Amino acid sequence: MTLSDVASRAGVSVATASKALNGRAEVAQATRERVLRAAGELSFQPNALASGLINGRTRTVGLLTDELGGRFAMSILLGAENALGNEQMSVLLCDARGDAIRRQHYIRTLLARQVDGFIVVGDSNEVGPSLTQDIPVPVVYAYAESTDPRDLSVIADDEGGARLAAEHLVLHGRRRIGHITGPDSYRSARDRAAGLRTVLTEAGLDPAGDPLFGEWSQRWGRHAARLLLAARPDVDAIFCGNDQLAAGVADTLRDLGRRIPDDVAIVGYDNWEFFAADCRPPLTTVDLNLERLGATAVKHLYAALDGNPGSGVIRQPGRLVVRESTGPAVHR
Amino acid sequence: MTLSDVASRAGVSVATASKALNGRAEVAQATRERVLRAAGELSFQPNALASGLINGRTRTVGLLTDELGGRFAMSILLGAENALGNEQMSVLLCDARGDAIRRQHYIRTLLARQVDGFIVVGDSNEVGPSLTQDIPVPVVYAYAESTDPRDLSVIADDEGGARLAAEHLVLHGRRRIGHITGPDSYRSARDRAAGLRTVLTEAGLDPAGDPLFGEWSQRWGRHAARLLLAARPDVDAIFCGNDQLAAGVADTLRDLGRRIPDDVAIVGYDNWEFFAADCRPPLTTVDLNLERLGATAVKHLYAALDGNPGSGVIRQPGRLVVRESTGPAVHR
DNA sequence: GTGGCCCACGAAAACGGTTTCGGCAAGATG
DNA sequence: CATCTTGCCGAAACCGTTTTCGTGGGCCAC
Repeated sequence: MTLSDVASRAGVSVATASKALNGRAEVAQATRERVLRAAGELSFQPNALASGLINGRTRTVGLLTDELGGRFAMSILLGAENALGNEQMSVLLCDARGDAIRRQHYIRTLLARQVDGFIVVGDSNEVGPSLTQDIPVPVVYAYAESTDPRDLSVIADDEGGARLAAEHLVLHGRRRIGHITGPDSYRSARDRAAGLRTVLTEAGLDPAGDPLFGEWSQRWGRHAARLLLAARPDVDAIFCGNDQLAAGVADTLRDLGRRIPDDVAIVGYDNWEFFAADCRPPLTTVDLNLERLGATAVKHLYAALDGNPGSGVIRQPGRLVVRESTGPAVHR
Repeated sequence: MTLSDVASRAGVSVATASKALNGRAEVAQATRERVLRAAGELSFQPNALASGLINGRTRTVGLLTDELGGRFAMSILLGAENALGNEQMSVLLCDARGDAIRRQHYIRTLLARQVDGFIVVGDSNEVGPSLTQDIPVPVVYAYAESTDPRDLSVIADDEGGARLAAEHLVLHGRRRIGHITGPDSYRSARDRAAGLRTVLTEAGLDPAGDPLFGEWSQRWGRHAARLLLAARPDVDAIFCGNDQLAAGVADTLRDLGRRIPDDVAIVGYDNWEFFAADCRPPLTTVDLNLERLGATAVKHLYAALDGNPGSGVIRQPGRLVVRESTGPAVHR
């Protein structure tokens, strides 16, 4: 199916056929239609190869991730794929599995395939080394922050999300708020703890004990809840670093006969439906808005492709999802 | 960075440079090295355009999914991406979101990008319409079965997996085995129930009541467990259609004072670590081996690319993961 | 020493496409 | 009627690459 086939079938020269198919101006409407019809009849694949790609864009972006299996990359990928699809772009997916050699290999591969740009997807807002110097096309970091401030990183606003959660608790009259979360080696854990602290300070409240850092598991949630209740039996709300922890905390509270939310309110984080919506009771939690984060990253990649590269860190706000674990809504 | 640049830097003709870079035979070793070095120094992108793609393969496959957000597509994608990466192939990802129009659009897009083949990833072993007639390149269905028996589908062996689980329970001396599972509109639910029934029949046992079909949620697991215990208080094992259900069942059993596994053993399905490993007690469950399923699909796609297309249905066996919910291991 | 052979290489053609540019016809203008 | 403009089209040049095919030279056998 070559262009000349189309041209001869349409009774024009290859040059005219080329122009017609590429939507250039200097071709009569009737002629264009003839060519398009001929192309359709021969099911000619108009673009795709050779110089079509040489000068222009390939309309393809490379998406580089380290932990596709993780829970977060997926949502970002989904949002990015959607945003790209809307602009008729495609995404070449590569999972480096956290291996630097694999990553370099994939960067080379994607460059060889002439991608127009890169989206580097992290899995925890963590700060990681900039890859930009190896890549001659625009790069945007999503859910990961590049060490190089000249790069553009789009991350989730963990501190802001934690503030949403904390303000919600304070607004509902909770005064002795504990915090159970993951390892303090995680930036997310630290940022969320910081957000909570800020709100408590502003409200003139003391936290119910120091944040309990541990691991991101239901098991630790269950255990930490016992510790917290033993140390501070008067606690009336627990803000959890994620929904798994919250589910574990809820388990323990039930075991100890505390009512949720009457005695103790719980707020989770991540809005991981399987845990949050199916918990007893369903969890109030903070949605990271990861799909939107992916879309935001794509939007900025477009800007960079159009010659307007950004830089710095963009914090994508989260969204409080209110369910039963903090009681009925309060009217301000 | 044109090939002639590389050629002149290496002191050879473009023809020789082309041959050297493409690994053709009729070029001396020393010359080849010179060319490769020159290409490296100029960071020349060897292939990517024009005839490089025209005659040969693009080394790209399209991966079409309907529910990337679901829990299963991810693992398959991961396995496929890995298998493809090992062969220096790349994957163009498209999520049709269950919309037929989007799917057709993506098929056209991917064909325009000259993909060498397609992998169509489903999300539940379900039988779906064949897309092969629209696609002039090889197609393999993964975790989905095409209606056209001439197509090649790789699916998870739900019946076999259920047999593994049931045999495990029988081997541990359980005699009154109930079954709680998802909607019977799901093939997975039906197949797993059938696998259980087969084993019980072979062992000469009667099932503890009919399978309780409901929904794939922890909530239904909790509710159905109450129903089952009310109807058959003597039940000594419950096989659950997935791990969420199993977690819910475990909740209820604990609430009702039944010990796990002493009084009642539980087996889940899916080996969804977050639920299975973190359950109280950790769940014995069946791993779908989805990553391997993805890799298997890729393997068969390669065969098809090499001119050996397969057909029919390949059932990828699952794997029993034994944890505490069925008690300590038994020596045969 | 001479003939034959094979191997490595390069000139040139092919490939499938785009872009430039000149020319032709039709309509506008004088 | 002559001239000018304008809009379409196609011949030809071009692009970066692969492929064909001819050639020169080294090597070995005789």
